[in-house]
Amino acid sequence: MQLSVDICNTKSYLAGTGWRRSAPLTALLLRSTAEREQRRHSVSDTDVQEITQQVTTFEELGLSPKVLSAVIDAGYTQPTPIQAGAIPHALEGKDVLGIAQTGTGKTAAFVLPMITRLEKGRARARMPRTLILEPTRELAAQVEENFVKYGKNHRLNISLLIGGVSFDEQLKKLERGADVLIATPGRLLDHFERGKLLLTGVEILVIDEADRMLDMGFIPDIERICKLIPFTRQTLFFSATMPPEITKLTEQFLQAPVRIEVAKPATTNASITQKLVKSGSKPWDKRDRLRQLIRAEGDELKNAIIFCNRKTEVATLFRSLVRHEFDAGALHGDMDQRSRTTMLENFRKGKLRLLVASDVAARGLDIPDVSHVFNFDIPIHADDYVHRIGRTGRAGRSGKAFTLVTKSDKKYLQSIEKLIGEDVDWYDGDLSTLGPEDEHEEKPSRGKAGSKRNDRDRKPKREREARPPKAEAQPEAPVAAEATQPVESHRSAPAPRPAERKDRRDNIRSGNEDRRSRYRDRDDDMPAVVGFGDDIPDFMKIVGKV
DNA sequence: AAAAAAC
Repeated sequence: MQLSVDICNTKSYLAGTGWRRSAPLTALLLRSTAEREQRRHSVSDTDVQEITQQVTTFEELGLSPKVLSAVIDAGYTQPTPIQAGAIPHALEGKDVLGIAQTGTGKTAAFVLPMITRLEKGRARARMPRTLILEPTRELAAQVEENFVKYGKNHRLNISLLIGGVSFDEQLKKLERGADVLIATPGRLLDHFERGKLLLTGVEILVIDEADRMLDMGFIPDIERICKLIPFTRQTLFFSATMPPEITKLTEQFLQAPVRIEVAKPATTNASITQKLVKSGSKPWDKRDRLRQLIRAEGDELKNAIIFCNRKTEVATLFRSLVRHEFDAGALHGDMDQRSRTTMLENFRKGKLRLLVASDVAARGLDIPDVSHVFNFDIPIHADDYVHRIGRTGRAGRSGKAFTLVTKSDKKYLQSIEKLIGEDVDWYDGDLSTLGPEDEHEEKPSRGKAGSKRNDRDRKPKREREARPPKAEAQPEAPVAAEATQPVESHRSAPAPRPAERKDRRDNIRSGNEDRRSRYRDRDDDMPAVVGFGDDIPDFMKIVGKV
């Protein structure tokens, strides 16, 4: 079934061609505080000043020529509603309350005016001039990329303060004086407590994804940080929804903000084909099912994100897929930052076909051109479903989203269908001829042949944890060798014939390799390589490069 | 029935 989903369409605005399609979106612009108060609880269409049709180009927004030229160079001509609404006010120095989903062009809505305003003045050591708070490290890094892209005509000192990486380099950049400081709350406060950071010079504060910060328990940190910054600052505040806690926060820390609300569009151009796929409820049933689906999609599946609900499941599924010779990587919050960065980078570059991920990758991540999304686990919260499948079908492309559904998933499925206002079709393709896994299908109890594999599946988390390969853990594939050995050369190596593949798989299942990996030193745990001989997946050979 | 974030 073809179903339009708001987040996906709006996401397409980030792509060059997408920004022109602003018609379905409506930006609400309520000018005065009084007006806003009056209408807070009942915003109706007649209250709305539509600005979408009025502003048609970036030139009209008041951005500086240098910023404008970077925007044009990036291929954008028309601002999205949130950009058209927020930029003029942000340039005037007003506080902005932006209510918008990720992917509505929200990031550029604060990056562009900030760069314009930063043209005047200069940063002093340890006193950043602007501060942007993000809920996850990957989003923070993504915002940094935006500053690099749109600030290419400027000489901005940009500093990224996130956890999981060393302090030293971050300190150096702070010492040099940061025009732009992008941070996750934990690491920012860490630096502050060490006395390496003064927030008294911050002219512009951006709080992004506020409702997600709320979910993550960041609000006390946010309140603390806000209090450290002089109230003469300008605050740009973004949230997809406005629960009471967030409203309270805005009342506390924003001064006479201009409220800009981007409504969810009812229909979209970009579309995602969604399918539900019945599966047995055991993890191995689901893994079998997933492999069948991936094979059934064949070449149509260019690349895919596979979402699991738990980090342990991400790790297990990742290892399982690699064992079955799929080109897979993993991304979740317990992985070391280096692996996270590398996995995401390789997936973005197309060096990795499958990315098994937790919901750390569900929202906001800008990965154009993902052909498929699989929900290995049905998301417990319906809005996560929308965010997850919104990773595909972007930039005017079509996408496919498959969700594995077990008997116990019914209530979650119901809440999803209620949220999106439509029933999702069941997969009608034939998966019964797609491989040896089928014989395990829907088996209520484990057969003898499968029991060893299942034993492994049930091992406690720590020993099974997927350790995405670290560069230093594979001396046989040093960075230098990678440079002289292009990825294509691996690709062109003769692939094992189907019969060999099956043999190898059975061999792995027999448990010999398992025993080896089980007793290996944990830090040296590179299970994916064990048993592959020379047939190491591409991505493992390139992880040295960051 | 979860994930995310500082050491």
